[in-house]
Amino acid sequence: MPRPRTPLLDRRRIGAAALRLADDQGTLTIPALARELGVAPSALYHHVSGRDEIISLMREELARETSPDAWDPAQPWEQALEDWARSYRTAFAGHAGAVPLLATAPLGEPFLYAMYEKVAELLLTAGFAPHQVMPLINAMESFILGSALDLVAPPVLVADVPRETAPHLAAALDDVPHDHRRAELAFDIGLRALITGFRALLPT
Amino acid sequence: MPRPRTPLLDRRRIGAAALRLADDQGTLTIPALARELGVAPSALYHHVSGRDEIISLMREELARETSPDAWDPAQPWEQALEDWARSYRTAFAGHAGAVPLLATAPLGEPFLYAMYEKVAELLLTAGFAPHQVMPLINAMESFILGSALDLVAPPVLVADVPRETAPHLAAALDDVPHDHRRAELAFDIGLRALITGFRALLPT
DNA sequence: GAACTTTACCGAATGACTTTCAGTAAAACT
DNA sequence: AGTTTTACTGAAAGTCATTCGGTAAAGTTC
Repeated sequence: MPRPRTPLLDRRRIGAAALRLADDQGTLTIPALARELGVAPSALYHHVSGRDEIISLMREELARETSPDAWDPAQPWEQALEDWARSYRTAFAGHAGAVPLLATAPLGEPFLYAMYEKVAELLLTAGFAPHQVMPLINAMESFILGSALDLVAPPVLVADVPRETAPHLAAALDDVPHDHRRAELAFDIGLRALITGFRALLPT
Repeated sequence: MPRPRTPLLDRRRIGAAALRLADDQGTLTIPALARELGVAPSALYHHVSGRDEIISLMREELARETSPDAWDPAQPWEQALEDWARSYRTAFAGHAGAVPLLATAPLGEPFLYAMYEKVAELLLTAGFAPHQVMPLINAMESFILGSALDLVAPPVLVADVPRETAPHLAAALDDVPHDHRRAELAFDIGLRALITGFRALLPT
């Protein structure tokens, strides 16, 4: 009830616990988070301004999992870009339950700048024009984030597709996986297409 | 207080009002929605099962705005696909305030099937293999949804970027718009890259 | 057209949630 | 040793989603 001998909370622990909780519960509530941390709900407000900031901390925690050395800018730019995108999406995939919460959460500026800087250098070195770089990064990020959301999208139930009124869709659903590989396949094909399309923008 | 002479509510009106409300308030609460509709909050529960279903109705309302004739499958497939993607994203852009709410909302199956069927036919006719079609559609959708979210992402503040530690990022931020055209540019470049990449998958 | 059922609303009540604020006692500083 | 700061608790306020019993009109049946 008094001040504890050693602090029970800090922003880092709050973010990590919140991410863990949201990942397997699918939701985040302050009482549940406080319980997880062995603390009264009100204690959290001495470390964060509110629920939204907690979600940003979760996003930061996730960003930390996209480890900086998951990709190497020294490789050919296509490979480096692909590795970056994959490590980014893999981080989301590792916390699928929390994705809906994280999708719209702003990432703290230091994290954002560090990531952007590294990718910007990669693309500039590859030969893209400066004015193309941010659009390219943003397009990539949009695809990655959208793919993360796709990860938790309700699957199309093949059995429910009326073959008469939707023959082409029915055909397209044959020979296609309906488990987690569905989203992987879509990510793979989209990622490769994006990079192919980017390459076409390069001066020859 | 008794039954009204003519019904005040139906699912269609609820969805439309909710979309309008969420768009300019940024949030959706049952009391606010009920007020907007001139009705007591509890009245809504005779038409929908709860808040989640209301959000799905909003998504349906949005889908209706992606008018079926916004794109013509008779065009070259690249153009048709681009038109579809643009009309899809334009619908989101028209309700930017509601995007965070809609991003994870499932679309009713009839709507979904109708859209998928049309795009599937387009891609099959273009010559893509049946097993490629759903991954291609999913990749496209992920990019479109991600781009819609990008629409409401907090902009990178150029002034805050430390030129010393992030020189490449700083360079990439020059000569690039920071208003709504930022997201448009990213969408444009990504969309064209995706389609270019898709074309490369076609048998020659 | 009268009796019955169904429909579409209201109002009140419940329980959960976020957030604030006034203690409290240990820790950290002077 | 005394003062200030820190990190928590507990209670309370205000909002929200949802449920339920009540009510009178609309619709249905004979």
